[in-house]
Amino acid sequence: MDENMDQKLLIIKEIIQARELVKELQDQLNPSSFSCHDLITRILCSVESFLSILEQVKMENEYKPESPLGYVNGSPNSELFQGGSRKRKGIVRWTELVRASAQTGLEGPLDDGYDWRKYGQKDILGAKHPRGYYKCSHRSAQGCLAMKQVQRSELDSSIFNVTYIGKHSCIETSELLAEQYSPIKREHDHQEKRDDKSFEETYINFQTSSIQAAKDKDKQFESFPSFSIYSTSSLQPNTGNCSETKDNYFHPSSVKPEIHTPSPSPSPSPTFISTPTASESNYKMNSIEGYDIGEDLLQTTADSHDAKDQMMISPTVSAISSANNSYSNLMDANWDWDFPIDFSPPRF
DNA sequence: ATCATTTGACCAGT
DNA sequence: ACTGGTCAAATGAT
Repeated sequence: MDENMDQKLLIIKEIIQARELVKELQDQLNPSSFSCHDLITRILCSVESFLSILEQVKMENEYKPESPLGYVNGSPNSELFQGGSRKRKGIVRWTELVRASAQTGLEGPLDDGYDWRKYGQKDILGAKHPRGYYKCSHRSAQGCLAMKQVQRSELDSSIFNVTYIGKHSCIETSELLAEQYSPIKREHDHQEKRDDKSFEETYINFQTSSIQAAKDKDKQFESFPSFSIYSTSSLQPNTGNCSETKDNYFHPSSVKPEIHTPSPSPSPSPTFISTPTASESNYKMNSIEGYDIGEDLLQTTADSHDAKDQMMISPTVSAISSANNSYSNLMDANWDWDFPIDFSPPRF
């Protein structure tokens, strides 16, 4: 193990230790101090985020595309999987963390604006919560290939890791109705759609690599090498329902772990309309997983107008698989850290 | 009756 | 053999 590796391990150890210390602090806090709990939750999320970034960068560095476009055999219709796994190559894949709202009873992440059909659920090794598999409801009607995977966060049961796979090609009736009232041009459909619906949310977007959004025919690239934090509302103190580290939230098996995306209603969910407390707010963090390894791995810029909204919610690629083993794979990593991470505070 | 969800079986990759 | 992802029959909801 070289000197460089020692430094890497030190960084990881330090951040893990920091996480443990924050947990201890949380345990010793006055339970009535909601704002402190909220702060600590955010700190924990930041730590989780940091480790998740490392995990994601590691995963990306482990994947070496066989061709610059990530295609195999030149067949756009063949099953294209990345790195020997069953992840498809050339398909945009990104992860969000979504905090469940009080209105949804912590049962699942909020409506993200699309209609999904659940087609499977699996217990994941080392994870406390199962992973749900969803396809776009318009798959058969419109051939939309968008999918998502939803899994409850290990550290905070009120947070869900939502991994989106592929972009929507469908047009929803609700969308058409919405555009009738607010005809906003959509470029990145999934993102802007959430913009419309999320006026009480805080978003934190970043990515650790550019996206290869290769289309089947023209194999275009889309790069989004940016980090952004933007908010549509200010946060208010947490009401204390996400003191996640003690597992005080128990999710009975009789309650479905994820919400199937809902309403045919063209109007946004009431969740987004009511005045939120912090527990009712939804934290989202997006990370986008790309396959164009080797450039723009992490460029950060930030854009926010309200310091209160500075927060980090973990971006993950299901990074926190379990409290005990989740970072062991980081520790044994001999992956390449040669990416331009800027550890200076983001500009707001 | 129709459609969505659940869940065990199956498959492919490691 | 183990795991994650998908399929499809059974079940539930409307």
